[in-house]
Amino acid sequence: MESDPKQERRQEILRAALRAFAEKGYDKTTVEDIVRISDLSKGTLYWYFENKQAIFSALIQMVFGEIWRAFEVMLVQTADEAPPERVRHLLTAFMPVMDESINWVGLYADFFNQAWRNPTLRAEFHNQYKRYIEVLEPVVRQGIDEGYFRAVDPRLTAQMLVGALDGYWFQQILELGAAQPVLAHYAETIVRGLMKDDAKDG
Amino acid sequence: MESDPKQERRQEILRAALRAFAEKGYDKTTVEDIVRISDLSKGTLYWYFENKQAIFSALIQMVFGEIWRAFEVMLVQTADEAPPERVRHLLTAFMPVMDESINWVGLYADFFNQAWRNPTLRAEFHNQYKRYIEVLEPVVRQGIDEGYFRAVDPRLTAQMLVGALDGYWFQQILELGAAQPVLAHYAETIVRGLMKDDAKDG
Amino acid sequence: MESDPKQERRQEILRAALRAFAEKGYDKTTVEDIVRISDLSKGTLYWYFENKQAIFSALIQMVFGEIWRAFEVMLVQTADEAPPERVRHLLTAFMPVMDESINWVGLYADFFNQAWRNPTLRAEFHNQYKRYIEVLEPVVRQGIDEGYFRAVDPRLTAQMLVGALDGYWFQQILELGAAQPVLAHYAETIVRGLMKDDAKDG
Amino acid sequence: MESDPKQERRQEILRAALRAFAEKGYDKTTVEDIVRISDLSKGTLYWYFENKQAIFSALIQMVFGEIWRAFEVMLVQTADEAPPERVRHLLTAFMPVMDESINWVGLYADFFNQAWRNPTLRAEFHNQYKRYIEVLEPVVRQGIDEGYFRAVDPRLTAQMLVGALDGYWFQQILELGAAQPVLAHYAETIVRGLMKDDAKDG
DNA sequence: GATGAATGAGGCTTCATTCAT
DNA sequence: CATGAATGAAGCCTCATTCAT
Repeated sequence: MESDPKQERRQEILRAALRAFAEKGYDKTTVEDIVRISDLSKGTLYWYFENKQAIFSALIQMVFGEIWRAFEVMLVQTADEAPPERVRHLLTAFMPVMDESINWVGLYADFFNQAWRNPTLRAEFHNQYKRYIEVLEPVVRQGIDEGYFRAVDPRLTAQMLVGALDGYWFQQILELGAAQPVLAHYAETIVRGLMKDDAKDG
Repeated sequence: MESDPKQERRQEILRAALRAFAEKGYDKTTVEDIVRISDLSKGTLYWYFENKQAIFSALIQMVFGEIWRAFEVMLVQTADEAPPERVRHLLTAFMPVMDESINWVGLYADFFNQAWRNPTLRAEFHNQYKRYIEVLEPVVRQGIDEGYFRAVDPRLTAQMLVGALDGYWFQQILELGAAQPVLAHYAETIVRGLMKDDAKDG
Repeated sequence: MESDPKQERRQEILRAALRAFAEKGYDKTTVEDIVRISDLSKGTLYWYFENKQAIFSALIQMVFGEIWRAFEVMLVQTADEAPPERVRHLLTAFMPVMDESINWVGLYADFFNQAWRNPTLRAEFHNQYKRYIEVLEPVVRQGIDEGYFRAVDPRLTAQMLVGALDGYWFQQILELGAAQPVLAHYAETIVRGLMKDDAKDG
Repeated sequence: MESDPKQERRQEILRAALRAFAEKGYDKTTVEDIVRISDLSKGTLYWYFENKQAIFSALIQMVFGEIWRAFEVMLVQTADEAPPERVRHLLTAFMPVMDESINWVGLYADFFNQAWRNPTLRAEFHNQYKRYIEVLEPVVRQGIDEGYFRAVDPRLTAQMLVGALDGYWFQQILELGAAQPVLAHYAETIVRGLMKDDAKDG
């Protein structure tokens, strides 16, 4: 499936676009920039993608997909852990993502910036959030059921857990790498805040 | 002081620019757009501002200032409260800001998007963060000293508290208003997570 | 006549304009530039001059006048000399002009550039040339009549004598000061070329 | 070599620019003017040239080149002549250039006007002058060595010979065609002025 | 007579997109 | 499929001139 030459060309273009967008931002990046990096021609680029925006959208899909896959791996790896431990691990799972993907992490601001004005993109963003929330919600619920967590609203809690991540992400972008201990501290503290008092020692 | 006609004109322009930028974003907003909304002429606009970017920068200052002032009010109002209560209040102080400022909250994504590529703007952003962190840090420290909080790192904790806010802010933007209960839940939970176990009942 | 305050203001403006035009050229000089140098206001400038072009035209008159006056002085001073000597002196009379007026000599290219496309200005330029030619023509004629010069066409010769001067002037501008010995050599050689063979030793 | 389609397009643009610049001058000519005359689009123009200034510079090169080539032809044609005759011929070689090139001769004032403020252009101008001077200098020297000319400074003389040409050229522009007899008279007279007295009859 | 804020036409340049080869 | 020349709408900014105070 990956050896499909059509898909290969698309990947080449996306790789080039990723570099260009990450460096200069969507609006400041010209199609010419992408063409130059990709060593293809303008015509070719328009053969594989409707337009500049379509390239960007495809990139969003790609990046979201990669992050999600990393998260899924962690989901599997932590399947046997008790909910408090597991939540902590899942939250800090984003630390390597923040770190390694420093090349495309800058795109995130652009994604966001477009998304909030574009209904279609916004829906897409929404879906991404939901994925994480819908995975975390049962973990929280399980934590309550098993007596670890207080009787909080599981969905609201999942939203809370995920929502803060973006904040740290942005800190990471702005301070270029300083956000990881903050995230660790957050994971630790927020989980503690969820615990039942008598469960803390258990 | 505000009746200075020069300042008034600047304000007029900024008001128009705010509307334009909030609606379409920095790059998609044209100078012509601002001119149209402001009912002034292009020349006038350039009489008061060096260029398009300068208008945007002035806007950043303005918005940052307004948010900070709202926060300062809350700082004074909560001066007598015990640290846990106070932190909770300070965090949720951003709820009305999120709500009322829905018109310019959209700018925030733009601010951010520019800031992370522009060293000068990034420094400015940094300073903004620091202001909040430097106010929260002593509150956390006081909470520890007075036996409410565990012996956490006060600075790291302040960073954590503030950093998450941006995340909820962005959620607010994307979901247009759903983030307030999440923020409240966060404030409640994170403070709980900071508490010493034996202080919880006190 | 010079103490007329109206004329004084005009002079102030012209002085400022001279500096501005000489430095940046007519088209690249803005009215704002002139205003800044003159320490007056834009409104004032337009009170004394119809428009930017009018300032420039007044400047041409002024500069042409100054050069001509220097030439007239030399005309009087050399009134008693024999024609060959006199022609030599009159030609080299422009050397100090070239040198001292280095500040406005740059305007000359602008003058010319405008003149050749603008019929009114061109006529003005023409008149300037004619003044010099009409003064030199009788000197040449006298030189022939008195047996110094060959029987050349006095008018054509006057044109020749004057015409070359612009060339050296431009060399002066481009090489910033190298043209004076060239001009001296020219004066010497061209007069020699006009002499009757048997008059050379006389 | 000329059929290279890329060069052809450049030539098309240059032809159009030549007409536009010659008519209205550099500053008053708009890119839109050039586009209109060339029947190309603005984008195409910027595909072949960096900017408006680059078109102008290319034009300078072109015109300088054409004049020089005409001069070189004359150099070859007069190779066998005695120095006095040759100098006369070389000087009057510019007469047809003045005449035929009336369409671009007007550019010369613009060239000059730009050159004297722009170091790069000025250097270019300089080089042009030098070419002519360096060719004329040995001719003068030969004239001296062979006993035709007086013992003048050959280099200074070459400068003198060439420098005057610009003056007549400008007269030509201003009076639209009257300068040719003047130039002929100049060539005759200046060469005479260079001759040794006893060589005149030879 | 001054002042300087206000105007808006118009200039240069960029860039997403198309299309003939 | 691939190329890159061609297009032209649209963006930012300048600046000569006017005019209310």
